[in-house]
Amino acid sequence: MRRLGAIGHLTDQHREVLKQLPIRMVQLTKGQEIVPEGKPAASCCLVVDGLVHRTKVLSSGRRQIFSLHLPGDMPDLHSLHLPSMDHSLVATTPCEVGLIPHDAIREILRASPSLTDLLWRDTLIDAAAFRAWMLMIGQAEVPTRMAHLFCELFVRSFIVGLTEGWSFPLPVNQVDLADMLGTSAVHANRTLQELRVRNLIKFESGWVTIPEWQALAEFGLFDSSYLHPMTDRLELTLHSTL
Amino acid sequence: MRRLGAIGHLTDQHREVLKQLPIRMVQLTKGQEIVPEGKPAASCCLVVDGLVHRTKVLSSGRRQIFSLHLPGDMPDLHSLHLPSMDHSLVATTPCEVGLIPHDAIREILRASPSLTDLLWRDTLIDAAAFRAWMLMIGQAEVPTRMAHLFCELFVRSFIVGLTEGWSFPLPVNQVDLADMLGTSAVHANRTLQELRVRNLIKFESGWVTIPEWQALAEFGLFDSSYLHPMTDRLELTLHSTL
DNA sequence: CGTTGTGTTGACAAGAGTCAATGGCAGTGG
DNA sequence: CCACTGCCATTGACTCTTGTCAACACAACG
Repeated sequence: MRRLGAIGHLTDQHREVLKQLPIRMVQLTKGQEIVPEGKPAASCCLVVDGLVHRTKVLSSGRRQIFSLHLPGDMPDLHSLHLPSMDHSLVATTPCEVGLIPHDAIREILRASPSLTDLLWRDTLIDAAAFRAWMLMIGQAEVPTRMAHLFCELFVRSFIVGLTEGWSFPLPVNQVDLADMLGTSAVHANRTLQELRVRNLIKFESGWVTIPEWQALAEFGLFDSSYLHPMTDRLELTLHSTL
Repeated sequence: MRRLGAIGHLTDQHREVLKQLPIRMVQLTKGQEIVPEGKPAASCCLVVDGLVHRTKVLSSGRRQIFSLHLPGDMPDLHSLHLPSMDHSLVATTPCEVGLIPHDAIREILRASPSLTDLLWRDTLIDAAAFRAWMLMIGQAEVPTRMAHLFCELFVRSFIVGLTEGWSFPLPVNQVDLADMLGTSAVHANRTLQELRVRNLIKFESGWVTIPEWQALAEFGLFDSSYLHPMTDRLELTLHSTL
């Protein structure tokens, strides 16, 4: 709800309806598949705690991570309208997710067009993030990409209240990081060192710290507008050190 | 309608409603911007004739083309629910598009939940195509990527009835091609030559011909399922030469 | 007949991937 | 308490894909 509230207007009535949704909580270990590629899904997944990512493996063995999902995200909302998954949904860290049956969601959407629009909007923002990643992977060099990724993750963490000052948790190893950026683990490591030397980021024991937002955002060619957040608070925060 | 019919069930009633939509036809010259990045949009664009693409330019001057749209596509359906465009919509070739006011679309969607679901579904397939491109750009080498792109475009052309045998029109220059693939024009040229030598494709005077579908699809690691087409005819065609 | 857009080529540089080895560190079991 | 193991970050050396720059050919067009 916090996430939905952040991207659109959520009425008390909406909150009531959402609270009624049947949800089955599941604990997952790191690396566990939530929904495998190719399978149809009968329920949607809501991330409650931990991280989840969407990924696909090429027959060459190389893997691309399309997106990383924080608590509050619904990474497979699209399964509501597509017959089968074109990628896998995997637990990045040990985590807790809630499974909500498609039928239940369909029912409340039939009753509330405005809620339909809100969820539709959520999937559109999802697609916008894909475009941003694609732009980076296709046209920017690895250091730029990496800076951009950290910027996006900071903003999204901030929106759902997971940041502490200029830090946010990112319990992910360098192999995963490399697969998000479309590069190799070795190169990701070297790039990470470069960003550290330039004093653009700190990344240790699962936490990222951003010493100077403005510098990182510039280096990463980052513009948060594609995330379409409704929080003015965000703008305030991002400019607070200027 | 042909496109919507291809991805989901379209009733006669739906067709009636869609025919009632007010649409303003516009002729565009090559390279003309239909909707610029950053601007809000008040109407959606339906491609009637020619090609249209979505693109974004990095401050470094490098450009990524996110998607290429054939007649029947609605490339900016997402503008219905997002306040501003995170990319530009540009005419790839001289073309004809129809502009449909958001208000009119919103009105018919309010009346028909099933049509809402169908359009939502369309934007989800759009997102699935982004994932497929991202996977290629991030993890596959340029020749593979290019083969994959030609496969996708063949299938999508086929769905809307634009193919002639194993050929389809692609009036696009090598610079555009390079920007779709996230590579340089010079490299795109060399890759094109490589594919030609391997007898995987012909590409001349704006037409692509595929000598052996199976060979190209294998080389391009192509699996059409992400396009979620409903036509069995497609499967038949793709295997007709085996 | 110059101009422009486009495709093609060669030479070179730089970014990025691969392979292999090392070291730290936490957990595990004896 | 200590060996053992697995995971992960780091490094060096080497290769190769890819980008850049520059030049040239060719066709369409005014």
